[in-house]
Amino acid sequence: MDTLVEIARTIKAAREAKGLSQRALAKLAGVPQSHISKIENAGVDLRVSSLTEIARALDLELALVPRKTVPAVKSIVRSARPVEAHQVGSALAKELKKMESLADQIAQQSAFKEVAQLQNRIHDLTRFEIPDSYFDSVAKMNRQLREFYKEPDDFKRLVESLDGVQQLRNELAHSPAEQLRRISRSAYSLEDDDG
Amino acid sequence: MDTLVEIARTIKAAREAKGLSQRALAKLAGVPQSHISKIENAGVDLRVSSLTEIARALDLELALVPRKTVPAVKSIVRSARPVEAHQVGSALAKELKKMESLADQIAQQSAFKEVAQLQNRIHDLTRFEIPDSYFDSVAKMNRQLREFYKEPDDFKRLVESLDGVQQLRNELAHSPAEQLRRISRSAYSLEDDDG
DNA sequence: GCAGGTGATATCGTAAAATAGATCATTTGT
DNA sequence: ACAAATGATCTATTTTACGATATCACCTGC
Repeated sequence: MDTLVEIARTIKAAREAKGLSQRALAKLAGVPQSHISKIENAGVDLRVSSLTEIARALDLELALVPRKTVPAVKSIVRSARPVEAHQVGSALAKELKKMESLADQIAQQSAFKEVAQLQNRIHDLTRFEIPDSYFDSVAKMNRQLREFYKEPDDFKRLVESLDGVQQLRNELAHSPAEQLRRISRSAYSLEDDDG
Repeated sequence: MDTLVEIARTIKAAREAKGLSQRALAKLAGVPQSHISKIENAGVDLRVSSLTEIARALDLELALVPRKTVPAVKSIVRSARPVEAHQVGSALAKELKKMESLADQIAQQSAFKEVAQLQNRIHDLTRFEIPDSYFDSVAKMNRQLREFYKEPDDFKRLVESLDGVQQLRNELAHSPAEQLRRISRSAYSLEDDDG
């Protein structure tokens, strides 16, 4: 995997984990927001000075480590992660994960903007600790999406699924922070943790 | 300490540890030799793609690690070092270290090119495992240098010391590799190990 | 509807890195 | 004494990040 792409992902993940907007980070790092955007989309071969400044603003350090030590280093970084994404194996997490891959699959065939929105929203949800009480809600949306997948003409299913996800996301975003706890994402460039 | 300076040192140390010339590394990394030279000296603000290619050629990986984990990562990298510079505390190592600082001290006052050469040669020696049998030889050269330090007019002392160091260096460089073993230097950018 | 915040993009000008090439002094091996 | 290799330095040209600024579509709260 290309290093620049990894760096882009790491920066974006770290920024979101800190709850910073691109503009906020840009101000901290002393660069224009447009630059941050370009970097996160891996559109720029940035200079080391820029990278270090941005990294510093995100409490990251640039390091050159011997290839042999990469696994050990990776282990260290992983163990430093505050909380693993909502109890990795929880039923709700699995349901969300299935829904995410389903949306990705649909996106390869269908080019509706609603599908892209759905992908983004689902991805947003993976960054929250969602109370188990929402399981039925998520399962229902997933069911709707699966039906749309089998009946691509039934557009209503897609919209319903999207609406449900958006509503859930909004509810979570406005709940008291103590209940939700944003999930701190890993911030290490050698491997991405989406797999 | 500035990140770019650390990177420059790390690259140079890693390159020398691998016994590569600037031209050889340049060819491996796909960049001109003049560029390597500038990077190692001037501390050019190079682009990430350049850095990663050079690093790759040196079996290094670029990583963004959380600031909190830096000490642990540093520890990992240190422990991965094949052999600590000839038994850190050996009498010969200490003697060599003293000689090195003495030469540095002299260099601040005297601008003779012989002094600079002496510094370089001594620094080269720190990268070899020197058999203990050479202790007397090193001690003698150190003595000569110390006398020159007290009598800066006694130029002969300096030359003798320089000649001795050069001769020792040549002897070591031509000994069978099994006996000597070049010392693999640390390659970690967060801290330099000269201190 | 409207205001405010988000991230993605575009344009323009400048500064600096990257490339290719050559030269040079020094050092080492034959 | 001579040839080869080293690292530093110079010139000229091309490329590109970077900064400043603005715009855009999108979403959310009022």
